[in-house]
Amino acid sequence: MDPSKGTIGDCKELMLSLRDFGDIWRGKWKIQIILYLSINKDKTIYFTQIRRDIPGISSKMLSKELKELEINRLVSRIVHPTIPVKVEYLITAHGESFAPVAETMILWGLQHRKLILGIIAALNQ
Amino acid sequence: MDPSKGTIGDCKELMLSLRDFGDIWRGKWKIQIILYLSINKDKTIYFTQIRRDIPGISSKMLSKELKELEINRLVSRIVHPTIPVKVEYLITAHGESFAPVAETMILWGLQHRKLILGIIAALNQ
DNA sequence: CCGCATCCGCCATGATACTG
DNA sequence: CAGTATCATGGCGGATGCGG
Repeated sequence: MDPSKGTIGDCKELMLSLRDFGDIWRGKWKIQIILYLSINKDKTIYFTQIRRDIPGISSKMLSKELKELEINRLVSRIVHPTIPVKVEYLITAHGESFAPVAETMILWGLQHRKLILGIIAALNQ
Repeated sequence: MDPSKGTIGDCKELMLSLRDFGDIWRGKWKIQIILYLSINKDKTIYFTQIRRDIPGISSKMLSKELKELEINRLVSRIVHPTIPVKVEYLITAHGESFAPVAETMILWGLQHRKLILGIIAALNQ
């Protein structure tokens, strides 16, 4: 975190990493999905179950997001050849490594909410 | 992190926090801007300087993002009545509280990059 | 220098319906 | 059940130009 080089605004490396991070996790759904699978990693979770438990997500989005998460080795898929077919989704070890990051986000979000609500309360009084 | 309630997929609270978090930080730029101001908090930073140091951002976007960050009390503005006017941007204490979150993101991003590059290398050999 | 206005393309997301 | 196909749309974000 030290801009040791001469000019202002070096630390491009950090900015680039952040950009990479953003590219992977952009969009409304992926982080919620990973958190969900992370929390329920001891259960057997099928496609429709996820869709039911993440309010507002459509089949299309869920399918797309899961595909991208799989490409990034964050979840894995197991097809059960029953009739009709069922597809199980699991979080990978690598996917689980994201849980602490999500936790940091959540804690910050709560703290932020408290601060903003405090400001609003002060304004209204 | 424990789904103690009966059904699968409780922990709605966590998901909601995550959604709030996403709403605040949506888009390509805000996190980069906060990190930039956080790193350079000991320097005097004007609008144009930020635009120069965050590659690719336009005036419009920078202006819009800064406004939203200001509303959320993450940055503050000081207008210097010179001719022409200069506007200084500072990170707030609350804004600084985001630095650890950004750091977590960066570290995870680096680890992820390594893992993916490893997989690609294995495939090509 | 700072930032707003305008125009515009494109992509993410949503709604709905449909297959194996 | 697990998606895919199609269409619609709103907002993100880029380009350019203007005004204080």
